Amino acid sequence: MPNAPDIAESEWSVMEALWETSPQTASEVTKALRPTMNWAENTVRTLLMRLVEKGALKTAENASGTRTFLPAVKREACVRAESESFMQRIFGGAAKPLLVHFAQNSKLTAEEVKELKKLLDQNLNS
Amino acid sequence: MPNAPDIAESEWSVMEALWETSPQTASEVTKALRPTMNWAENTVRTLLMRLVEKGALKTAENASGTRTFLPAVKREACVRAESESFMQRIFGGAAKPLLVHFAQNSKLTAEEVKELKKLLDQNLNS
DNA sequence: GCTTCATCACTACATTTGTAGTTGTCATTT
DNA sequence: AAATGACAACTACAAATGTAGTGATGAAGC
Repeated sequence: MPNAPDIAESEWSVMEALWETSPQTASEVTKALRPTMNWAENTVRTLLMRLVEKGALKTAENASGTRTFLPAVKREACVRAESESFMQRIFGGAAKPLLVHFAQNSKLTAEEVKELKKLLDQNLNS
Repeated sequence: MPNAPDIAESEWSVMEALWETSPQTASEVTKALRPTMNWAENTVRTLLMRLVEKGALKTAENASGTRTFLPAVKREACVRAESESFMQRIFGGAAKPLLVHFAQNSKLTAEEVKELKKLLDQNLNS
């Protein structure tokens, strides 16, 4: 049911803003994104509309009767969907080569390595 | 520096065919892809053209004077570029959360876990 | 030599994405 | 009330993507 819709790159920034704080009005989202993406408010509105059409966002009204936006899908579900499709596209759907790639190509601290090894172990008992 | 161009999803299948065997003519590539993507030959030709324009493929002639295609960029470089952009988009550019995600959401064999742990260790000495 | 194919070079066309502009309405502010 | 400013609803428009079709050309077969 809550199938994760396909979220484009620009749209993703908008979703992030709302996953972090919601509900927000269009102009609040615009302001929240201003530092990173320097978008015109209409650009953000277009993205918001598209995301509503896709079913990624829902709308509501705040106290002053202005429309607000909030996520209709969980971030985790979208992350999983995107990750799945990426893994499919680039690594033929196999997790191992993907993990190998990132394990080799990332700079990690000793701490992180330790933590990841622990997670890998836990992966087996599940 | 052979900067990896941006390769779209359909185009990626074409690249895979040529990374695996090259050079190939347009119709050879079409046949190679037939089982997975059931594309018209012209579709494949269009994709080949676009990839040449993007600098992802080069062309040459075979013995019978027919044009053949071959990769102009290494698969590894493209994988790295795509991975980088994916990590940026979905995980804010951080390798750890990405690895955490895949370490948790993938089913791995004991063998694979062992191998990955080894790679993580090697990651530190570099 | 006419037919048939493979190859090539162009063209086509709907969708999705990125990035807005224009217009109309309401409420607020001089 | 006239101007200002937020918000909404439409509209715009080019580039990228997915997926071909058409028409010319040359070689190969009959």
